[in-house]
Amino acid sequence: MPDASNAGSSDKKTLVIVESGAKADTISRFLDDEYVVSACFGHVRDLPRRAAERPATIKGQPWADLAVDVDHGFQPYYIVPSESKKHVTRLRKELKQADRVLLATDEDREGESIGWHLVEVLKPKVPYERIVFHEITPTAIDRALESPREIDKHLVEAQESRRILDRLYGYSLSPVLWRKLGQGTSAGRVQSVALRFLVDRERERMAFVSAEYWGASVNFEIDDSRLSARLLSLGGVELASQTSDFDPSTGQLAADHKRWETEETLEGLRPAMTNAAWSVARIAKTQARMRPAPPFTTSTMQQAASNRLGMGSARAMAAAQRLYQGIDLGTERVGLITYMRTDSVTLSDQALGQAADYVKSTYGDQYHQFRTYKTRSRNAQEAHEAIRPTDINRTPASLRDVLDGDDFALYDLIWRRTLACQMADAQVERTRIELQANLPEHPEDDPAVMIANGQVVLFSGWYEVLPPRGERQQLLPDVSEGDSARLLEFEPRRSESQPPPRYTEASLVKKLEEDGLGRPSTYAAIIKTLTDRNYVTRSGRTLIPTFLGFGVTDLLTEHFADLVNAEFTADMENSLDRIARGETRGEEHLHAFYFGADGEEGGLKRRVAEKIDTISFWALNLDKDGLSLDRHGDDHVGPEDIQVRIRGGSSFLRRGVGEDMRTAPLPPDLAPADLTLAQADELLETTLQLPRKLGRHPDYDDDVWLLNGRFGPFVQLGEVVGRPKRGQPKPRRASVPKGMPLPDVNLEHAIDWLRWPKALGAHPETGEEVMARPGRWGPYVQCGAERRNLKDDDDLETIELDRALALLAEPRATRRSSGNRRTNRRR
DNA sequence: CAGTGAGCGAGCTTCCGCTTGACTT
Repeated sequence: MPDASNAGSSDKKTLVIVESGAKADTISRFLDDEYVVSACFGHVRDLPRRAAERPATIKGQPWADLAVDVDHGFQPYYIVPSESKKHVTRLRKELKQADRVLLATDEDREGESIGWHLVEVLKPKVPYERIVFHEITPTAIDRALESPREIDKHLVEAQESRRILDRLYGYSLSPVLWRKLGQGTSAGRVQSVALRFLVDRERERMAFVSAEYWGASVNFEIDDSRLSARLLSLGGVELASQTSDFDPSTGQLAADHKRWETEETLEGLRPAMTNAAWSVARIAKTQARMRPAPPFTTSTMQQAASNRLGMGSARAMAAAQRLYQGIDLGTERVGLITYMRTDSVTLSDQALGQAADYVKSTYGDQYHQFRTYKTRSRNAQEAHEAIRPTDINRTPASLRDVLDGDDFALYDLIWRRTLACQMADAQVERTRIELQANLPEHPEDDPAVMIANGQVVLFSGWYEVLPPRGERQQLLPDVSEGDSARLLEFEPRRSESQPPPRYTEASLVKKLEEDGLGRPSTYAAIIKTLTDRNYVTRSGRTLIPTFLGFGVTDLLTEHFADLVNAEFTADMENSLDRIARGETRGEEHLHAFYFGADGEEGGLKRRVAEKIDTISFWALNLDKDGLSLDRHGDDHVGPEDIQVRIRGGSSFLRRGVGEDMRTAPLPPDLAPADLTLAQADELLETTLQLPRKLGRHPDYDDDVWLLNGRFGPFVQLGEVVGRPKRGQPKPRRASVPKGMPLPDVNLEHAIDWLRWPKALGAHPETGEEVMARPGRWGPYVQCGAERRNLKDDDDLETIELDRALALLAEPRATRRSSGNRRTNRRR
């Protein structure tokens, strides 16, 4: 360990700054008391997110919302976010006690940048240097301390370019969506591509034409043994038996060398099958070696946690975080796993050695296989190790009493996966038995072949710790070629070709990683963004894009196609690599993106400025081919055309034009793939069948009607009288809540909605009725022309006349006090 | 085939990628 005492005269120390708190704890255990190890907890500076965070100096600038001076070298205006302030304060204090600083942030683009930001914020007067470790082991730390270096300015510049580009992208395109689709919508380099994956897949499913096909499962008796098999071929031609045998767009047979059977033809063969003389025609045995999967990265851990444990990405990451932060073991806190946000499949030498010892002593030498893995994912930065137990000897069983639920299950999985990847291949023998017979009454189908598959494990290898899941393979009886067999059962089985499956959280994360989108720290956050924005709903584990999700994707791909794909990120990464090598300047890259290559067309700024006003209207057309972007506008809408329109984030159906136009709200839980023309017809017809009498109101001696109006369906007390005459009191009315299916609306609902306005009693002076009711800006009370909002403590359900009079006696809200209300509402 | 009253205007939403807070009796 280097001697730090000669760096200064006094008892001052070396301040080592790392990114994570748990890492700081671990490292400080490995260092003597000349070092103080402290955490900055990620980035300490960033571009301001919201207006309230922007520095006063940039307010009023045309680029203030970007917080990037696009006209002067794309200079960013950073702030210390409020969450980071306490960390900065603490680090400043610790810096005063130090005569040297070591920036030990992660060895990747973001880590380099965090180190640089720390220098910018802390402005240390004492010498500082940059060090990196690849693993958190005493030897790795010693090695790191021996080779400090300077901050890599080019790498920092690459990170800044990435950060600024994402800001320009997101904060330029999102406002386009606000204008066209609704407030609070968003676009981003990563989220918009992730959403597009989901929408593209949903369209494939919508275009998919399913095919029904039939096969047969059979049971044989051979000597005294039973054997399950299936019908493979008739007359030397194999039966179509899987989705890929059919054309997904027509539902017709695509594999023309196969036969497409129906229930009738197979039923017709039953007597011949039963009577035929079956015998074992062929036995084929093959041996295979099964290799264990590499150790976990964030992505593969999330996939396995979903597939094996049914945990969503966020839940798995929360459990992993707890395991990483560890448990109290008497005197000290000890982390149970290595860092959980990683793209590396590397294991430290120490871990490899531990695993080898454990496997050899527990299972025997022949079960051990030393293996190292290379990462194959794009853009991997490999600043950490793979995810593994910090001590392989800490078995799941030994932690059963200290870990619960998710934490235990995930630790168990990580432990097994780590061991398995250092164990020998499993060896299996696969057996395929073919039985054959002639069908005398069916010469054209002569002969028929049945097939049975089986598998036995010859050597378990890594299966010992991580048995594979899934298909159970039957144990085949010991038979020989030529043995005769008796067919006991013949059962035709129906199947359907399946559309490509919807993405799950796990499969989306896999796809994102394969395409180089997002980082280990963001996979779970990407999914959260998509659901928070109502672009996606969940059904069990599957992710289903909403109509709004379709709208966002179609609008972006129509007008910004070059930005909404994985290649954009791949190209960006290439540019960032050039910047990191010092071959290009970041400013050049940003300028080309934002202003265009030669100040010509193609710059983002100009494109957004053109689009934001010219896209004047927006809808999806629904026809027999599904949902597609409307490119023509209202003039081209015919009387039978059906559209899905999106306004203010919610979606509704519209058919026809002018007087005959009909609208119907779309239920929020209706998936776009389930919206067929027939379904749309039904929804529109349901509203067309209005008005509908719901029944008698018990308190008013009048009928309650369900009607459809310009703003959607509503209920009304009293006969449908058309437009009320002047001076005539208006009937009681109330909107049907958004998303409520109209067939479900009944009298009880209507009575509940029609409770308002409620009469509280007569005003003591004027004698006018005082009313309470919910309104657009919250509940309020009314007497004559005077109206007042209810206060936070008031409750519409229980408010009484005295309180209402007190509110009405207060002065009207002035401009100033309404300003106060606005600030109140923000909280 | 409808509605539920102001303001007299301004300001707001939004990106990706690092990290996890925690001022109580």
